[in-house]
Amino acid sequence: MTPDSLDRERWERAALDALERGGLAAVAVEPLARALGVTKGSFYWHFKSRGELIAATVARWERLHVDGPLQAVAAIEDPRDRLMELLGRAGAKPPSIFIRLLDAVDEPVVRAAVARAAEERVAFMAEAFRELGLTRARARRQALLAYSAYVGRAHLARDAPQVLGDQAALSRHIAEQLIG
Amino acid sequence: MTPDSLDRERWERAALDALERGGLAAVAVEPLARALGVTKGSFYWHFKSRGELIAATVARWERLHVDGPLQAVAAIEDPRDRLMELLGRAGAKPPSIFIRLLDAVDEPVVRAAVARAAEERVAFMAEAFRELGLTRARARRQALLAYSAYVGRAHLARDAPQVLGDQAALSRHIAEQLIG
DNA sequence: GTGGCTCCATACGGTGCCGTATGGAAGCGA
DNA sequence: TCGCTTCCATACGGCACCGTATGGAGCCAC
Repeated sequence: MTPDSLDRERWERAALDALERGGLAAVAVEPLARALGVTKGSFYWHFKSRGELIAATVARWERLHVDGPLQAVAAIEDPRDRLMELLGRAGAKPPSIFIRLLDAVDEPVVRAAVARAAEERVAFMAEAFRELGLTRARARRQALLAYSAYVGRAHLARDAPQVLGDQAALSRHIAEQLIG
Repeated sequence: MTPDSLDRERWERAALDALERGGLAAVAVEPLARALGVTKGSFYWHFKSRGELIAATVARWERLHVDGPLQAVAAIEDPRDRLMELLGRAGAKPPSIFIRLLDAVDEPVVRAAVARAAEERVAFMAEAFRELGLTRARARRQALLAYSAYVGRAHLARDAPQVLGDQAALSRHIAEQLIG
């Protein structure tokens, strides 16, 4: 068996799905075991505790949904297109796992990951705004504004979608206002 | 004894405090009873169930932190000052109870209140933008952008304050960008 | 001062989760 | 074939919470 067993992977994937659908409370040993059709005996073979699963799940999210997309978007030449691509995601495919993690920042590992993601994303956007000619300080502030709008819109998309209305029109409006 | 007993009020106030500090999970019968130095016997005299307390707590928040401030700010003549006042709160006094409620939208009463608050606030800001000369549709979109930024910034203030940096400078930047 | 009302304490059963202990089935190498 | 490792099932104790049942202390009316 490989060092990182494939069945441990199975638990981690199920945990990320459960996080998206039911929040961190759903990343729980016995509910997941039921969903997977096994018992806790399996879980405690692969993991030391529930905390270890949570840490693994958060790390998995960070790889797949923070670092991955950021590296992919970095390949885009035009800083304007780069920003569009990032901000557009909030409307097209709302980052539901991310919002679930925001709901669970009382867990220290979650808070740390959320804070890292915020810093990485803001720094990334600030660099793009700098390439568009803004001063260093101004680019940072504009990135903070843009990221705040991103996070807030993701929340509204989940918690009050009927308030949001036409997503495409709003996306254009935001791009026009924040990117220009 | 008055129809709305003063001791029921005491439970509700404690519940709102607990919500702010520990999230909706802290709005629980036995922990609150311990904090108040009484037993569950008291609680189940004043309330039918935990759900009833949650509903009362959410309603209390809506009165004190949504409708109240909105009516107060409505007295401001200049629409620009009105918007400043609303958006400034996210930096000066982060709406921590509100964020806690966003964390708990799985509870139907919470989701309903959060959605109502969003619609009221967006409508209120849209009206202000309209007074500033924007068309109806454009004012609505600008209000959605501003409210998204408000919500997102409130989140960052709690979850990644070190990323946010100088609050006053950011407040000025946001006012300049979104209100003009 | 007695009956009734208000308010709360005590005590109990139930639920859903965490973590541990232990045994057993299946596969694999010698 | 036999022993060892891997992986999981079973069974248990513990904890934190919800809700109910019941009794009792204080107070007020009359």
